[in-house]
Amino acid sequence: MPTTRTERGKTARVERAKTARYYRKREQVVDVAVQLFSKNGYAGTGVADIGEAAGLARGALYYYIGSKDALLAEIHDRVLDPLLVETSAIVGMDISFQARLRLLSEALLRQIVHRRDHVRVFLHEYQQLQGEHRVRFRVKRRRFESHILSVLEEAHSEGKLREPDLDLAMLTYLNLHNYTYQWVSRRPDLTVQELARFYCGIFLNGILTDPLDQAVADAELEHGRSVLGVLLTKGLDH
Amino acid sequence: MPTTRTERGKTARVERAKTARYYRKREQVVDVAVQLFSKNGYAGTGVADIGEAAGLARGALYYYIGSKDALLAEIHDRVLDPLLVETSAIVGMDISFQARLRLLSEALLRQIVHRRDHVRVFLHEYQQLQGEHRVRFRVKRRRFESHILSVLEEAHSEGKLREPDLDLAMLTYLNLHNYTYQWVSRRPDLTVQELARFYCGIFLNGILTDPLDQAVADAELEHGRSVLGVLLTKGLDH
Amino acid sequence: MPTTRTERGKTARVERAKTARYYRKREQVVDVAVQLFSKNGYAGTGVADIGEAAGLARGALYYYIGSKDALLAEIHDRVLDPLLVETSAIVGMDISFQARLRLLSEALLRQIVHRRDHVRVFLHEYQQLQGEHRVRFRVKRRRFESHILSVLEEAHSEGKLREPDLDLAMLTYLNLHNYTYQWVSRRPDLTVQELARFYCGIFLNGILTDPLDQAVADAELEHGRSVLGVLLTKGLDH
Amino acid sequence: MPTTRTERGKTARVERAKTARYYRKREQVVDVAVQLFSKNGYAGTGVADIGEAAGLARGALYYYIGSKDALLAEIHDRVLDPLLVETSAIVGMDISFQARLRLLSEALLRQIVHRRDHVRVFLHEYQQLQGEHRVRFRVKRRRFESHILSVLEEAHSEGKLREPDLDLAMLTYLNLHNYTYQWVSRRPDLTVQELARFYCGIFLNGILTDPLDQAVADAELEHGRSVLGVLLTKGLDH
DNA sequence: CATGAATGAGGCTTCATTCAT
DNA sequence: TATGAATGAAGCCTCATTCAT
Repeated sequence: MPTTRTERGKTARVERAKTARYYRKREQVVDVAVQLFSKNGYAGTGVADIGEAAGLARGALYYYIGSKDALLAEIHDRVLDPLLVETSAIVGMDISFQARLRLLSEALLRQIVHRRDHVRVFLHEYQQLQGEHRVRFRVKRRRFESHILSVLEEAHSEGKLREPDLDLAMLTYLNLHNYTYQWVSRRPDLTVQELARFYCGIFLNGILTDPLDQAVADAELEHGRSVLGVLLTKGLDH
Repeated sequence: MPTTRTERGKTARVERAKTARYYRKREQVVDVAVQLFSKNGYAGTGVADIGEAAGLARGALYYYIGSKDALLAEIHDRVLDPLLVETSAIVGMDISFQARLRLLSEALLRQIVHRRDHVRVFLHEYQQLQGEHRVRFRVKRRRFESHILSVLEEAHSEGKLREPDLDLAMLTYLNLHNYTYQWVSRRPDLTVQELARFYCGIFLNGILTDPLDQAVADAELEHGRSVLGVLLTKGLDH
Repeated sequence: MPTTRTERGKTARVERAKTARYYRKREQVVDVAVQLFSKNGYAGTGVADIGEAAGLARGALYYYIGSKDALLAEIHDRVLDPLLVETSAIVGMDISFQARLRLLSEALLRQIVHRRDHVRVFLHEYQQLQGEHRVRFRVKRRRFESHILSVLEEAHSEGKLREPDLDLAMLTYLNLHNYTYQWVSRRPDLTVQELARFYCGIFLNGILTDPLDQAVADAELEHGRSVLGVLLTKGLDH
Repeated sequence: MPTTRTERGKTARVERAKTARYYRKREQVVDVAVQLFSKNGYAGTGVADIGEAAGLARGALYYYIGSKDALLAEIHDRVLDPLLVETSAIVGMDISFQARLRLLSEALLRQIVHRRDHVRVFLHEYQQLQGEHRVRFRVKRRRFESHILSVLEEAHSEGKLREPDLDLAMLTYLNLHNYTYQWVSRRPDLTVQELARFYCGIFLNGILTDPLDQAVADAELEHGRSVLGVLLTKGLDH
């Protein structure tokens, strides 16, 4: 039993280590919740619905989730945390800014395409987050945007950009990608890489002074992807 | 309350002629509801909240709104109806497809920029619509999209498009515009016309075979705008 | 409709004046709650129980009570407010301290004997009060105790007290009276005035340097009671 | 788990011999429960809280306590059993009734002062006891009160009492002592013996026909205390 | 002995809606 | 037109207790 003896001889409770089994089940519950929140909205989904869908009685459900609030926060983490890990790795890479924007595009679209439900919840239910959580995620969101902005700033300082309003450029980049969650299920034929290529083509052609050479861009990308793969793998076993 | 017994034994309310005052107040109530739905979500907003914000007691509120459901439907109408009137006028105009896309862009952004709250509700709470309403608005949405698509198809048939996937092009056009609701309040300096010019510049440069000449486009636009103005005014007094 | 027009022309909701009927029913609900809290304890009584006993559905109940918490606070007010009004009138009266202690005794016992349930709740459930309320009532409790203390201090300054520990004397005075709630229902034959006479006889004989002359005390009391009656009646129509 | 089938088909747990270690731990758990019940009330304290404070998981906790009910009963026993042992020894002693009342006072105050939490639970949560237990403790309470009453009756039969209502006298004696639990933590300077002397002084002066001589009372008390000490020690090894 | 996982009833509260006045 | 009062289902969450391991 994980307790510690204090000097007064009393036993005090310590955070009991949760088993792997606990965490596995917890993940499953969150998976279920994501689907329901995505479909019916956060406020429109009852905790009872989640329990039923997860095959858990009300009480047991709370053993895993703590609160409905916490569930929503967890879903936000699931979207932002991997995204921030990846994007902060990308912005530091020693490749052309075009390639970095393309890698960012792929990272972002991976979330949007492969975790549609998470992203929908993330984009729709942000306002339902309360107090602390709200602040926490505002910060993370800003951090993500600043990553994109930093790449655009570099391009701007090299005189490669036609558009001087970098913030608007960044927001347009977001437009192009983020809204994809609204219709992507209607187009299961499109892959992340195809979309990234298409969006970046449009975006770069739109804001660069010189026209983009897709062939060059594609070639450089291959290299970038493998470097990034190494970076992220190393990061995982720190 | 004036009711009448139908032959099936159900009671149906006699449609009493509503005064102009009734409709004015009703509009005010919907205005209030839009704000609250936008801020707290549909499910997250109580009918009591609406009543309080509108200065109406529960009973009186229901006299105006009928039901919470109806309120949501009305908000959808407020977004889609003027948009469809305008876009169907635009697609029939005898000007270049570039100009038509630009006019569509302005029409769309007018809703997004000037009726942010409506658009947010429209984009987020669609799934909360029940049965009949859901179907009705799905149809309207599709109609709107088909207007854009028809313009792109014309461009394609003229051999002006680099991208053969017209559906993807249309969706990308939507991406570019629709997501704007998420951040536009942070950029009150941007006007509808500026945004339309910027988005269309990027979009057309991205999908056209020949580069876009903005000067020409801008010139033609002026003409288009005035023609459209006439069309819509005539439409109003049908 | 009680609304006010702001200078911007919007209507803002004002605290709607509650009807007398509302307040009457509210009192009844509190009456019911007091009985249940007294019998089963605050935590041991469900809001559903109160509703049932009051003949109100769950929803309607909340229309009257606001929250279970507020109910408990109201009960505390019902005990302390009249007590403080009366005791602060008494301590300022121009009669012997013996007579004032006797009048205080009667005031206190009136609550204990005639509002047994209130007093039991007041004495047992104080700790269940949360935050603000807790503080508010701690202050009121102290104020009440200070009234008694002030009378004892006057007696002490006149050299009439054998016991120098005035705080202990005051607490003993409380002992003598307050615990009565625990058994008074077993002795319905005892009146407030009898009990006050008995308790004050014991208390004063116990702490005075000179023995108490009950005959004198009783005579003076008659006068005190009528003066107090006048004071309190005047206070009511302020 | 070792169970055995009774002839009626029910399963009954085989009483396994409990080790000393078991009883030690059980005592600790009850200690913890008393504190929590005293602070938050019986209904306001969760079994989980007790487990946490005791450093035991839910399952293990139940191994020791059986049920929350049983815990409350045990606490009542802890107050009443030693009190009854002592008071029944006292009432049988061959000393003046004044001395016996003084010894009873000390016995009672020992519980109140040194086991404040127990006493608070005892006085507040009596009504939460269910069925059997409720009856059992009502009997014990009555027995305790009858001990006091028997001493007063003796005094009365000797013509020493001014007050003929013996029940009221007994209840007043209880008032004086029992309410002490409410404020004693604010006065840690007061000892049991001081309080007993003070209370008995007041009480006896209040109900005796002849004034009490404290010097005599104190002298006799010394003797009484030592005799009682012997009695109780013998009682323990019966 | 001890645990973590599970249960289902019940906890307090808010909800959309109705209706007599 | 407008209101206050009422309803009952549903909201989120905690509870005492059990039991396989």
